[in-house]
Amino acid sequence: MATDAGPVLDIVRLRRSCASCGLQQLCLPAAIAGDDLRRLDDIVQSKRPIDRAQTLFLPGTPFHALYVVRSGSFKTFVTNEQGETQILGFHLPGEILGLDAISAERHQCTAEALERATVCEVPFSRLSHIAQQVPDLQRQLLRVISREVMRDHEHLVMMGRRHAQERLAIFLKSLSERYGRIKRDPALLTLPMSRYELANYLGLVVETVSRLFTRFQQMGVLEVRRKNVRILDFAKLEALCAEQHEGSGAVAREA
Amino acid sequence: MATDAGPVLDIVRLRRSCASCGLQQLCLPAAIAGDDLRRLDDIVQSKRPIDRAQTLFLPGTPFHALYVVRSGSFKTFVTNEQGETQILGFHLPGEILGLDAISAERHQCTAEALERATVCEVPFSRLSHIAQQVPDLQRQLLRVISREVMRDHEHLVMMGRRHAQERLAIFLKSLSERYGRIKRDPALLTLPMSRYELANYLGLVVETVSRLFTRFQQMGVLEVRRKNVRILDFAKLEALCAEQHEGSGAVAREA
DNA sequence: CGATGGTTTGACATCGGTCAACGCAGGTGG
DNA sequence: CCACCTGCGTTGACCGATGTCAAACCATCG
Repeated sequence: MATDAGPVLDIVRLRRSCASCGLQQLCLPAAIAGDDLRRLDDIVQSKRPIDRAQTLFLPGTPFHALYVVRSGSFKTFVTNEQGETQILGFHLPGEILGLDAISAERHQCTAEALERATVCEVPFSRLSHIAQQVPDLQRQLLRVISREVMRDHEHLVMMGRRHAQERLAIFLKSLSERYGRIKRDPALLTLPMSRYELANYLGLVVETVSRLFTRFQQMGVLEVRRKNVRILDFAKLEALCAEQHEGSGAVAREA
Repeated sequence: MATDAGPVLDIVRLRRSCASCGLQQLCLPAAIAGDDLRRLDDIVQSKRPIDRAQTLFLPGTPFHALYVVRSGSFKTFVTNEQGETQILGFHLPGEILGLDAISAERHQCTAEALERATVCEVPFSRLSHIAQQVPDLQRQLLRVISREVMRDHEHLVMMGRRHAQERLAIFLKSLSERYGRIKRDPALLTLPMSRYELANYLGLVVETVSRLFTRFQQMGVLEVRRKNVRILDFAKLEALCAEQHEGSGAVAREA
């Protein structure tokens, strides 16, 4: 279980050792080992639990560290002048926050805990210092950012789909896959975000999302009880990801 | 002028010297100088012109180099099983292609020239080799990818806006800014992409985009003649980027 | 000159957004 | 322990923006 987060006691236990962390393969230490791993380990600090609705960083905050989700979950979002927000992502254990801050050396978005969560803090200057001496870490760092780009591209593809139904289906499918990766039952989703947040992420309104959940339930694809969603029929879900459409999809030129 | 691309003759001239390239500040060499610049320069190959509709890479192509647009422009897009595509970006001179391939060591999307274009090819293994010895280049490389993440986030924010009008306005505004950065008149846009491609990028259909152009014209914001768009009123355009709305924008919880 | 493909325009249909009301769950205080 | 309150979630009725379909226009190219 990734969401162990007991009382304050285990801060000490949380700290120490990427080596023993279940998320290792997904995280920066992947592909490095032994002595190098210890050096990375040394700079990683773990912070005390972040409560629901608390933020890890805000736009404009000077960038000095990357954060890896250890337990719990986060959302990242930007807010414009009119106070409208766009949620950029939901982040599960093993995922890295703050990558978009490297360029400007300031955070570009807000990261907020959706539930009580813990993170590892990786001071960036020290990280890149070590990366310079450990080529594997260097490559892994680039890989991790590149993966972030891939993630955003998937989000983009989803937003491009004009039918709400497909968007939600794609989201659920992809969330299920992510659950699999962190060794949780891919059929049993516990959505850490509110319907509002989910709707915003998908570029829809709450009511639409709500109606879709009921519809999916009626179709026998899901069993929904508030935040608890069980996927009953993966094949149907898969099918829902790619219904109807030809509108803006196929670009005219190529037949 | 960024789009010089004369006859085959100047391939040789195109080659050689990041030092003398007008795009330097936007590109990998930014922040490195002197001898280090020459080392980077040495590995950069420039390829012969790419014709309109020709591809630079396809999904699955083994990744061995990044490409920097020197002149002309590209689109990148992904295509799913049903042949529907989603355009991920349009790329002007100075922008870097292939960053999403680092993670899987295979390209994830297609890069296709929208008009005759030239690129610099930067072999990735050699680049990271040099980056290991030149910390500034190392940091610049990370910065460049991080900037790509920022770019995608902007695209995402735009796709999240539910009104077509805002999407197009935001696109035009941002394109204008990019023109400014490469020293072209920010009021005089020459859209290298078709209406279909633009619509796809924005998550809309052609007809909607077409109608919007006419509407913007009637409002006195633009003067449109096919691919040539002149921005007549920046203030109005700016205003159009943020009309109406509160729906999915403001997340309920925070008042 | 006609063919081709991109672009525009119009008429119409519909998905999903808006507004409004209600239900349900969890938290707080009596 | 219950009653109320608050905020999230669901449902329904309605309407409008935008997608769909169809046709005409226009530029480019052979």
